[in-house]
Amino acid sequence: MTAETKAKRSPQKATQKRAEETRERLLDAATELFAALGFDGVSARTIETHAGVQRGLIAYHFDTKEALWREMADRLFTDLRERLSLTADIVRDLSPEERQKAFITSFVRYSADAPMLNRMMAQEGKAPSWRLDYLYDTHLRDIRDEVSRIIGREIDPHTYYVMTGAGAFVFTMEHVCEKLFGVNPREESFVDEHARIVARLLESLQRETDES
Amino acid sequence: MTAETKAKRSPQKATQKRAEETRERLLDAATELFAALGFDGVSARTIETHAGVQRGLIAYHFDTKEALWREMADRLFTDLRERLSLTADIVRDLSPEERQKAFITSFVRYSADAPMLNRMMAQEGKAPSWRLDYLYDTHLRDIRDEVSRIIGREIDPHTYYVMTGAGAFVFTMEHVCEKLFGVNPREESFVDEHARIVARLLESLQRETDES
DNA sequence: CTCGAAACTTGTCATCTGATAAAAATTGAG
DNA sequence: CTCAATTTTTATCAGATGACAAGTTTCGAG
Repeated sequence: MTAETKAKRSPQKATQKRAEETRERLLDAATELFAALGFDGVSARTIETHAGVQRGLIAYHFDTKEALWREMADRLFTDLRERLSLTADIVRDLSPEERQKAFITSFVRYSADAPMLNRMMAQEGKAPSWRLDYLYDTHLRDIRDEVSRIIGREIDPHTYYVMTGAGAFVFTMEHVCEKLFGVNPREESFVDEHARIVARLLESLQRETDES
Repeated sequence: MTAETKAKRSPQKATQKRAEETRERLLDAATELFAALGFDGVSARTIETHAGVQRGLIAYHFDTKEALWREMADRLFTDLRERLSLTADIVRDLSPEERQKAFITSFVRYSADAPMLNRMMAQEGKAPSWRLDYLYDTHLRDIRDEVSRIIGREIDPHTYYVMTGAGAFVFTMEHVCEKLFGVNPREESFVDEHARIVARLLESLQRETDES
């Protein structure tokens, strides 16, 4: 019986409260560490230590390190989707131009609030692996289509990567930015300014595309 | 006696030809693997196998895995600096606007030709480590200042990360881009288009900054 | 309070990893 | 060709790692 099955079986017993706490701690630690160091860059024991729980609890709650990674990825993308659907609501009645602008701003803010997803993607996107396959099959395709739906047109790779690169890379590189420029990019004023800049940029990109 | 010292002592003997070949193969493999998987994500044995050399040769030629990493990083930044100084020559007599445009174009092309440096930075920039310290002390500071010199003004973090993000991230994410959009971003036509777009974007960013 | 299931704890193992050492092979200067 | 330095090959070791398999403790339904 897998851990997944165990977790979903709520009848029959339900001591689960310590357990839920432990799972959350492990997922939080896994998010942080996998995003920063990659799947092979961090050991299960390190994750358990970082989470402040006993050795062996990953095996109990998730069966394997791989399954823990998958749940961690799912949680990150669930958060993103929630944010996306919120944004979609806000944005629905705006003009296409205003819609794109609001969408970009929302994306930049999200990237600053929750840099882990972008870090994890920067980690996994660099080489083929079972993780990249999983991400593509389970989340990335859907996200791409959802984004296209929200901005009201099929998104092209240039726009997609200009947006994610220009909008999120600085937060992925938080530590380098602090060293190089003495600024923490996740401070509110920096985020605001950055969102403004990137929204403006993509506005001009869009204008140019429309003309040609 | 360190491997470094050995390598530099050219008098006295000089069998070095097999040896130079072996060093190159190891550095090439290390570049590829460290960039994609991170320092802890790849073992010395894997690097040796990938390089097609015998186990133990990293120890002989570089002493430690750490020293191999440092030489690999040095080589990447040496290449970048060469490219930068070439660009600086080409760009010297242009107007500030033209200079920035040519510089960006050159940067995008470089990022497509040699994605390893950006991948390595995306890897190491996500968490503090002795590697990030080394990169900062040995290369990053100098590069930042060199870039400022070339474009003729102190570069600010927004511009720096919009440029590196928008210009290079798509090549760092080559494999994801292929899966998501069915396009290899390093194909010439894609690179040209991308360079054009990013140069245009930063032009408009610059114009706006000048106005305010 | 009781008791069985859920949750945690601890022990063990095969494999991998980085480093060191020493033996063997190759090389090129004389 | 000779021979000693360089380079390669192989053996070994202590520690880490992921998985599994006991144990022990905690919990709450009845």
